[in-house]
Amino acid sequence: MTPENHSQEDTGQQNRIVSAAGEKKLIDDRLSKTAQMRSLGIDPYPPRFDRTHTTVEAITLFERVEGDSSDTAEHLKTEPLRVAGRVMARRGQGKASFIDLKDGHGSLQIFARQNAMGDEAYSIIDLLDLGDIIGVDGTVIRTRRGEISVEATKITVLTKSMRPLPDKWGGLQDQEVRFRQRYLDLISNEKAMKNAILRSKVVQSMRGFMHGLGFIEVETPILVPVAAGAQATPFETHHNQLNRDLYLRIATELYLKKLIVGGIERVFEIGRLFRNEGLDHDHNPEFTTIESYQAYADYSDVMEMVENMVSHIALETTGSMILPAIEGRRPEIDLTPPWTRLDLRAEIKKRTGIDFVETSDVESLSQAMQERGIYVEQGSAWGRLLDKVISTEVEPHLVQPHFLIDYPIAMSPLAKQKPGAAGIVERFEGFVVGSELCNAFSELNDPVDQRERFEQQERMRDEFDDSETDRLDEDFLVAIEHGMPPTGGVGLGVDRLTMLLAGEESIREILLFPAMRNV
RNA sequence: GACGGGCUAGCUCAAUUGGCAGAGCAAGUGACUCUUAAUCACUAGGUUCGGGGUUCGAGUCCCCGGCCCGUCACCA
Repeated sequence: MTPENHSQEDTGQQNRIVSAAGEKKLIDDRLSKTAQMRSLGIDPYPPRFDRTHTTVEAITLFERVEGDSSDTAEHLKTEPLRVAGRVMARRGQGKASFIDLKDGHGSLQIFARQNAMGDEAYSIIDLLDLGDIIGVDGTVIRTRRGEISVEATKITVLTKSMRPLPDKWGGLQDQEVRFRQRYLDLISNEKAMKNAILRSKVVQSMRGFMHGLGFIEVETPILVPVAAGAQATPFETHHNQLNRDLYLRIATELYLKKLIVGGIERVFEIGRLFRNEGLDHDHNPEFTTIESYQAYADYSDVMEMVENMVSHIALETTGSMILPAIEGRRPEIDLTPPWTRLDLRAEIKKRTGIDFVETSDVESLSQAMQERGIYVEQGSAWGRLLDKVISTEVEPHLVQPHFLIDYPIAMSPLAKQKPGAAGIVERFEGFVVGSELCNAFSELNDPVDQRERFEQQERMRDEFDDSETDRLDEDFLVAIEHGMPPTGGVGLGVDRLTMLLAGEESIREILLFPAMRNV
């Protein structure tokens, strides 16, 4: 990254961000200032600057000095300190200048006067541009207009910026640039930074909650020989030395259950899953889930854990279990446990009149759907059709948090059958604002039943040519043939939970670097 | 994948019925020692997403392509 070698034509065709003629002139101006600094013996990229205070700490310090002062003398100031940050705005006033400095915590005005700094030190002001990162030595004062400011004794260039920032007032509006160059979004838009911080807090809170319950956190393989554990199309790759095709995992489920077999009675993983599917406002090809498994628990216990976890995270990260209403989007959302439990069969019947026990084959279900104007995808398996009914007729009504309980066995190959309810498994999904948040069951631990279910899935794959049908994982079957205790498990979307807490409608606002088409 | 909307200076946005491509900010020069969207004067900055077509004339109309957004379809 030699500054001299800045010609955009030389950066290769893979460099998407080429400079138009007008932008090149702006860059040349900055390069010229960089050269001037060097000729003055100033390093535009010095290795170190020891700041003593963040902007926020400096302001707090001054307010304390003001508070401690008994008289109202107007020349109150702190001891000398050092702050650092990015130049966001500059107001030249001849032999005095004001700079708005922004760091990772907040903003602070810098007040620079020629007679206070000396001619030579003050001259650096002329070589500064918006976006430069500087260090400032000085004392904190309050200006006559009342703004807490650092009166500079010295300004040190820490990083000369080559490219102009987005408009200081209009900000960065272009969504494409916001997603492709998220750093500009973070610099310009407070919301972007807020969401990034919220996401970190959500994950931290989630970890804390799970560790508090005695769960062990693990990491399982991302490159796997069989993409099993969910119904999704995997990404394929290849290991050269092993000369073997591998897949990126579509779920962490089967590996975590192997750990339950191994005696880790409470286990969870927070990690990235990969699904080779379309992208839209709430789907990204890579996304993050937490999956947890607990021995000697069933889906009722897991339901309690989920509502406790989500409400706990909401309280810790937003200060309340009640999420504010957003005009035109959602009402106030109350995450306080317990969440309403709804029997899936009864709920579908109530919304559509369809009883999935009575329409237990593709033909009768298709007909029932068509009679109610629900689109029927030709060649779909029964479970897919019912899933369509649920997602179009039931989910949109689940605005406040709800659990849908007890799913048909045909669409749940990894869940345990419910005693006394033929064709039904102990499975639930959690919904908020019409969006699925989690999927959970009493895990199937009968190895003979599990093998039959996998084989059924394999037959369905052949019959319906459905690349998303779950796959048989022999290693997993061998594992549970050794005996897996009764277990309750759940998978919950971390991105979607963060969307909910942030009040965002698009997963792209939550992922720092969402998937984009190449230009 | 289908349909609809969008793409104009580094950024934010204008441009009437098809008739000279503009403003603010940012940049450059100058003035200014308490400004805060600083102010004032001047200067420069354009492949109107790319390609083709219609026309005396296209940012504007038509066709092809790219990218973004939205709705639908699929999934979590």
